[in-house]
Amino acid sequence: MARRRTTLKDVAEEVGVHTSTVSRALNPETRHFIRPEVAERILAVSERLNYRPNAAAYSLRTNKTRIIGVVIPDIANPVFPPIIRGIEDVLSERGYLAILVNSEPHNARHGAVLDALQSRGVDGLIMASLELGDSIIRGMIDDGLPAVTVNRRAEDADVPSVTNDEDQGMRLILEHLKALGHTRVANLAGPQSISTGKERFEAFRRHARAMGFDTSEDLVVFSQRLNEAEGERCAAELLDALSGFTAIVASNDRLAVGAISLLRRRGIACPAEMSVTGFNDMPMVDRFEPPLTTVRVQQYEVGRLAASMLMKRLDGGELEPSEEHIVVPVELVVRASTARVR
Amino acid sequence: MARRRTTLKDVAEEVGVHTSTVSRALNPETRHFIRPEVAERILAVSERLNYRPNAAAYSLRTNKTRIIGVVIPDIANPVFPPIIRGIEDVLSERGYLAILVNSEPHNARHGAVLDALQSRGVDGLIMASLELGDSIIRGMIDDGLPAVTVNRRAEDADVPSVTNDEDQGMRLILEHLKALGHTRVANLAGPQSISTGKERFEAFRRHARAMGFDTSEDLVVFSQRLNEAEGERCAAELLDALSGFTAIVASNDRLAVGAISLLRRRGIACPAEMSVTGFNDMPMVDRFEPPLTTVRVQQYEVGRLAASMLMKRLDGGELEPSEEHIVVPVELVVRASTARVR
DNA sequence: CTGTTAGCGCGTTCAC
DNA sequence: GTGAACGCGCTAACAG
Repeated sequence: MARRRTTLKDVAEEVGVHTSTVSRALNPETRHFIRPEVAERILAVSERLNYRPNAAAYSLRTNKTRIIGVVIPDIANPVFPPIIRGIEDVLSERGYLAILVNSEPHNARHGAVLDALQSRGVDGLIMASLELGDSIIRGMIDDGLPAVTVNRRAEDADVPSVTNDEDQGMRLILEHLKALGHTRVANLAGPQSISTGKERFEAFRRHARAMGFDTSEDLVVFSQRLNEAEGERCAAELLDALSGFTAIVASNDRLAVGAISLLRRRGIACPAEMSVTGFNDMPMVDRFEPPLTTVRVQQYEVGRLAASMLMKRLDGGELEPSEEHIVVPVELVVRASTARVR
Repeated sequence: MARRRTTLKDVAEEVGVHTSTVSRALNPETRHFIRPEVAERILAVSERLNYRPNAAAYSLRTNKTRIIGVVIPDIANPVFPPIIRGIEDVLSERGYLAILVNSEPHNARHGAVLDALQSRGVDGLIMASLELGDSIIRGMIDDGLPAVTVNRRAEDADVPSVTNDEDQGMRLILEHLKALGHTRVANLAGPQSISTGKERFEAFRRHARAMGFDTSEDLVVFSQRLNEAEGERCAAELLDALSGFTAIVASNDRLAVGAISLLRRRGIACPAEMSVTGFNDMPMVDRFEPPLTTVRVQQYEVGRLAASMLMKRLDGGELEPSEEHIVVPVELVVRASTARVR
């Protein structure tokens, strides 16, 4: 065991040709240079010797690793797995592999993590983990590293992105609530340092005004993070500060779930006394109690698109301006966390 | 942009020394060979020039990549994210990166995927994706590639593993059901080609017998896959074939969730008329309707342990026999999908 | 069509 | 302490 891996040279000697001939025969692109019978023999021998190309040597020579760095805040957050799966499916179809890294932008190690990726020579980067102020990704792109953002977008308009139609999603939610007779709804907004948080908040404000909802400033609370505990905290803040609102529009499902927990703890019935909406349609939220009314974003598709976009860049294709920022349509999924106002 | 990356040579020229001197100065292990003032200058310049070692060259030379392959069936299955996170956390503490691959053993591309990993020169492998008959991992270990399995285990006893205490879990569930007065319980077992499916089934049979449950063969149905749809299908099969049982013990949470869906569709109340138990305690099952009674496995911890085990192997340490197979304790989490039999 | 040559960037001998 | 030389395995340019 641990026997030396067979190299091009081993194959070449066995067949009685030069290594470069073997190299050409093994590469589909250059195989036609080689006489078919020789190629045949080379293939057979390399098979028999169980030849595996040495990726390090290949990379050193070509400056390509066929590895893509994928940076997300936290894989344990249920929004990400479908996105990752979409990314990985496209990459593997194309012979690429994904290095997965969990890191949040405000994490002390964030810069080091990206350095490590760059040092590994990844051919490209897919970032779900970035904040609006963020200059790191800018720097990497300036270093010549192709990068794309998923789910969130960068402040710089020239960082290609695949995101969801946040504006449309918020509009659908508010239309739904309006149809149910709500007029005073609170917004449990996300961190404004993240594009989704900001865009959803702004969409909420704009559409709420346009549709004639009560737009008092104090109906908005901003969360610091995007998890259930923070959803509970913010919902409590809202309930403690004011009353008379009949619905909570949360910036994402996890905040919504947290809010619902708090309502239950306080004995406020959802949806009978308070409607709650989410955003994302994470896996399984249809099985929650109550099943969550939310905006379905196409997580898997978004992942696929981001990876495809990066692949296209890597194929040397410049992106059309219309392809630089893909906004994927969303839809409203009405379940049981919203009800007609009493 | 896309300017050439700075290399050892660039730094060497700038400082006015030889590349090998720079190499030594930059490596903490060999830094003491270099005069402190020179080392200082080298550090400063390499910092200023933003020097990043070229991983391909390093690998070619040393035969190490500091990359670990992590192979799981499907990241979209909620059991895996916490495991992945555990793995990634210890790897990154140690300066390793993880290549994540989704692949099931019966998948046509499974072999190719593992080849790709081996070709990339990964330093080790963490496998959650394997079946009992599986010889692939055996082959890779024979090739000298350190490997560890998580969650499932291989048939060969000498493939190190980190798994959960399946036997204990099943015992706890059956004791719980017995205490609630159940005597006739069905087993929605997992595929017997997977170690967890087999061990949980065998534990069920053994403990059921020991505790005096009805052990008719027809109280068992074997699922082909581990998802909700299959849980529904198998539950239907059970209900169609016989009656008089008061609980369904599923081999994992997803099967249990599927079974509960089917019960609801047929108008059978859970837990009033039928208790259902899961296994794993996936994230969020506490928020389902009804909240699932299940066995909590320490997913994150299991991931950490597997990665630590691999790191130890890579440090050259042979594993103590007692460390070869770690079995992590589990606990019963009683929620609301089980009730006293009427 | 195939062989020769060169070099990717690095760590590691071996001299000095 | 430091420099020179070498080679890891591979592909690309150039000869023939």
